[in-house]
Amino acid sequence: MRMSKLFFQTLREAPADAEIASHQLLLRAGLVFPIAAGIFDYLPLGQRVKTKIEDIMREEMDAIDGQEVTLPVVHPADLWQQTGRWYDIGDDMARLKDRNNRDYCLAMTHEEVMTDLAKAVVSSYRQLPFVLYQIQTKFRDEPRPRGGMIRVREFTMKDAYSFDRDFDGLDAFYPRIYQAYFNIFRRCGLDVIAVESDTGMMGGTMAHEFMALTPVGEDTLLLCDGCGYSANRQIALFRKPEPEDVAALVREEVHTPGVNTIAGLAAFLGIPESATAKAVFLIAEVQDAESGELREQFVFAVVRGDMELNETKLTNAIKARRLRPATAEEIRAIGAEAGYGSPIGIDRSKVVLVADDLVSRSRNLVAGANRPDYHFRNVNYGRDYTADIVTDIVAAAEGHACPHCGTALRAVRGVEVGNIFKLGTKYSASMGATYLDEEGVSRPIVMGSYGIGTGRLLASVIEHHHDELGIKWPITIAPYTVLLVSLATERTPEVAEAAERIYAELTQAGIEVLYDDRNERAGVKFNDADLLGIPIRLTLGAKGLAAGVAEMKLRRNGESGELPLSRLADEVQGIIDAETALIRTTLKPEALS
RNA sequence: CGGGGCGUAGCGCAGCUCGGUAGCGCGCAUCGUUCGGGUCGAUGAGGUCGGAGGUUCAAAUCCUCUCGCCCCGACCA
Repeated sequence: MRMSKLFFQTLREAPADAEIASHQLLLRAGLVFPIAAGIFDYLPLGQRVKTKIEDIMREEMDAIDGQEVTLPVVHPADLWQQTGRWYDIGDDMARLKDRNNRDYCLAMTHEEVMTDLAKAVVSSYRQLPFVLYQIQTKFRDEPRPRGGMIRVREFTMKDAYSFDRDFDGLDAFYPRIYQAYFNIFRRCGLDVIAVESDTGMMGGTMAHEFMALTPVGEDTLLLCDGCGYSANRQIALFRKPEPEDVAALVREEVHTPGVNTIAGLAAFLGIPESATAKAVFLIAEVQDAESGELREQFVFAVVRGDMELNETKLTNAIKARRLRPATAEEIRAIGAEAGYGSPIGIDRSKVVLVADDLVSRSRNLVAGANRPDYHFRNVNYGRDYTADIVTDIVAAAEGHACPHCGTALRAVRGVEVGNIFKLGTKYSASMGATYLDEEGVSRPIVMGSYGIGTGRLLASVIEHHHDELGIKWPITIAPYTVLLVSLATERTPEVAEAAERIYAELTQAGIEVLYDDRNERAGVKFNDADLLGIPIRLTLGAKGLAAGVAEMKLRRNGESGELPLSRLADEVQGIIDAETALIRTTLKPEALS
């Protein structure tokens, strides 16, 4: 491709509202163009990267017997009503009507349509198992897109779905896609870790997220350097300290004027925060066990003062659909007082009381007295209050002990670039996707669901591979592998002629060349070269031409040398092969953790 | 949805406090100059000042409403 004909522009300065590196570079290098919050055009260079990433996905998916399909982006409401998600999902789902006033939605994901397809085709165990995948647009009307391409509303996802006759089959496939995902990310030059994750509203029994570690990530992960335990903070476990086994003291009220925070309370009384109990007031949306109707339930959570409530754990513990903070009026209505809350003296008939298992074992804590400016000393579980549920509901944090080996956990931030779920029969059962087994018994298909966001992956690669000058593309997904820079001037037409010859020669050799034939000064071309991040830069100037060489420079590490023009295509191909092989060396078997 | 910031040419910004000809740099076009890390000079094109309403002789500037974008939080099947 001739750069003089390439549809793109580089920006010397990044748009002011782009903050993170990948967002700035995506815009500055002319890879994408924003048209609305979280909605982007892919320009030719960006499109080429996207296509290369998708080709890698196809290869890896095909290697585990995936079959590519394409499902629609506009879905009839009926399918989503069958699984109930039409009603469960709120404003994140974009809905529309056709001319006959029938309801449709834009695809947020494709479990429904995929299950519907399997239902139509599968009738016998003989047809199972199989894996379908697609690379298709999703639309999720996120409340807050952010970070350029990290969190968008419209995006392309490689989503795959496995269909097995039983859980054994799913369990057998799961490690294969786990490995395939590692291969995909590593072939794209992206180092990821897999962490256990919440199955959330997707349902299912096991899930992993593939996280690219970066400070701009939205998720917090806890990692153990001792045994390799890793989990999303939403579900991370940790070994809690054993509370001191002392006698319960007599409860007494203490005057604490204006002290309505844990930090303030600890300072006021001269005690550590771990000697206090924290009350958190929430309203849960729960489904009534008998009627199946949704209702709001006041949830009173008690955790030790030095710990943070983990809302995901609490949500799962009480099987809530969602949680929101309670209002001051709602808190008062159950007999508690915000800032001075405790389980003592509240109207227990109106609340579900959930205590963390650490707070229930800790003696003589300081807790609120449920009236302004007063707290209780020596509050003890069992004697002073009891809970409906006692379980782990606090968030693991940096420094907490690993649940397996006790090593201090490390907290890092990551971007979720992929996830894999054992769905089970949630969708097949609700939609009637069944098969007949050997005995002629009808059984629901056992499913799994596996996704990778391509744009997010692309942005994450830039986050990892850039410097102050621009992008440093891994050769496997670079828009072009070679950038040929001609330093021809009006006085050196022979350089231009030679560059043309080289461009033709390399292109004919099957090398993807971007040829900077623009009438620009060397500085402009070199700066654009650094910004665009093409892995191999070939520079042809008058001096080099006279000596019969082109200058070669790797964007990755700045390594440079001279290549004889007589064997240029072979030499360049050798470098391409070596650089590609280097990425291949990162591939290795991964045991499911 | 709560908090904060910002909308003036493709990009980066000034002008707004105190109402009176819409500016600067980059980029773009033409000509010349220069030619291995964003040359230099000249000329030029490009703007409903996000939108609507109001105040005023007069609004980018003051007032009201509204739309959009970014950041923090909430949320995120």
